[in-house]
Amino acid sequence: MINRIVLVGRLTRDPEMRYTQSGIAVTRFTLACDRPFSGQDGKREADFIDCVVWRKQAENVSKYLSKGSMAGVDGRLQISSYEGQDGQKRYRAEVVADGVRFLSSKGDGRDSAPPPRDDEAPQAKGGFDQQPYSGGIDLSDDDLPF
Amino acid sequence: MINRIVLVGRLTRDPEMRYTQSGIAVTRFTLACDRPFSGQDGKREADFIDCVVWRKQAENVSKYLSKGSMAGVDGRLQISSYEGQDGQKRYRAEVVADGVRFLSSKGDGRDSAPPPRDDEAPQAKGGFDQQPYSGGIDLSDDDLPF
Amino acid sequence: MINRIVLVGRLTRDPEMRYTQSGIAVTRFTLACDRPFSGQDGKREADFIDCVVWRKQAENVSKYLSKGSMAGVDGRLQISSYEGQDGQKRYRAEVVADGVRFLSSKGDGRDSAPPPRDDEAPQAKGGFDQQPYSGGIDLSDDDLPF
Amino acid sequence: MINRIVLVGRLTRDPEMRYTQSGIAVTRFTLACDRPFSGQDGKREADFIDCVVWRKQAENVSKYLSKGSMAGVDGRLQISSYEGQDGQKRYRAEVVADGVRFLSSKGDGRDSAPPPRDDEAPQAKGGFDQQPYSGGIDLSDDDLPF
DNA sequence: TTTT
DNA sequence: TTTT
Repeated sequence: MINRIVLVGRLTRDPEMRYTQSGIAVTRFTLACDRPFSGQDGKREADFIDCVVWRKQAENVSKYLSKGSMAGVDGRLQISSYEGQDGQKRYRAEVVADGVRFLSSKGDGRDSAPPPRDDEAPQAKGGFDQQPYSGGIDLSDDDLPF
Repeated sequence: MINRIVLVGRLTRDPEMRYTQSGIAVTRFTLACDRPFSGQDGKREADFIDCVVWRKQAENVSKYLSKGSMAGVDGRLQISSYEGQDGQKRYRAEVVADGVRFLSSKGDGRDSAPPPRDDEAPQAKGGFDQQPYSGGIDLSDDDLPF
Repeated sequence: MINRIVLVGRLTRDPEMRYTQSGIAVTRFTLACDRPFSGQDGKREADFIDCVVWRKQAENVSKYLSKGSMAGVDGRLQISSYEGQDGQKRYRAEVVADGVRFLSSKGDGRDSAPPPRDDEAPQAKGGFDQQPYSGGIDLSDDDLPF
Repeated sequence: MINRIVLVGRLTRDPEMRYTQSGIAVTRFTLACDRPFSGQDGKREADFIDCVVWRKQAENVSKYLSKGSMAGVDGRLQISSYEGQDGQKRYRAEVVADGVRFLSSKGDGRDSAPPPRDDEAPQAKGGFDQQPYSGGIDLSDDDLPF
């Protein structure tokens, strides 16, 4: 009934975009969110959290984020079930993003990509802020409700 | 750039709905969220947090919630400035709700109001779940983006 | 780096408590969180989200919550890997609760359990508020850091 | 009863640290969080949200963040009342941080400060993750419960 | 394996 | 009183 999650982490690899049969863009990526206190004794533990975005945001994520990019995600946790290759029912956890925020670049420099043009940016209820000049860029969906 | 708040508390008084000149419903209410550890020594401290909802949700909140109702709110914190009666600039904090969830009733019984009819419920991106049979009811906006 | 999740839902079954070898209480339970818009056309979909709490809270959850209870959880999403029975590496998603809040009862009446005695309740950093008189009860950890 | 807020924004000025009479460090700062869709038509609106951190984190914020730094805050919204200079009761909204995360620097370069040494970093329940190699640094409280 |  |  309430299901809200906010993550900030780095992409473990380049995002993967595809289109549904009806032509809707979907992008998946994984965020590495280091756990508390990892690192203090040499070990670096992280949670690798699968995320999915739809539509305009999917395209923006695909265009502007890549392996190592830091991103903020605001969404809900979805648990899907599927049939394993051995016929067993299994579960998959995935964060369905309402908003994705481009927060920074890989260690070696700021992401070179320019911010997306958002002139027409509509009301992405529940999505993130858009702020072309904020050093980060917004990747909110900007044409379709979801 | 990320601004997300989730509250669960009780309405301190009946919600107040009005319409903007352009006919959009706006409802304001205050949630009492008890602070940590209040109560342990007799004192009960709470934060009284002003909330605002728009459109369809505004109407539902007004219809189904009242003083003492328990509600969940998912939204963003907005700080507005205004001119005080003494000419001073002052600030007002308000949670702009993307979703409001009807969680329970006043102590004396469950809220008697029936759940809203949500047949037509659209995609309330970022809003809360709708589930007429869940014991709680959803008050998501269901006709206008915001 | 930021990993915060807030859930409100109902327990799908009674919570299960056990003790670690070092004597620490751990309780696991699953929360059913209905998805958006389920129900409008007859289908009622939910996410079944596994949660875990430690120590004092584990004991309180075990004592005061049961199948059907409504609860609020504030925590972080943890992805653990384990070896499947077929030697395959698999992942398990679990919300590690910082705070658990007892929000309501099953439909037939309010949970009959009395609120936990919290006289000694300490500072549960990051946990939820405690407010014995608020209609809900708090199940915050109250003796050990975690 | 549940009161959780997550923010990412930039410091509007250098943080201000002081000590209470009992010697506890407190640091206050304001985060500028741009509102949704500001910028699309030239206007850039933001919410200026006051935050407060205590103890070890207060010291770290004071040491490693400055005007323009990007930071993530995880905490609760607190509304305090005070007597205005005109005898009127007024309210002040403030986010009490459980965790503060150093996310980036001002535009001209990455914040030059080295990450805090966190060898001894304890379990900051409800605080943020620590990850020395993630490009950001953690400013979690690391010696006192709060 | 799922709650109302 | 506000940041990029």
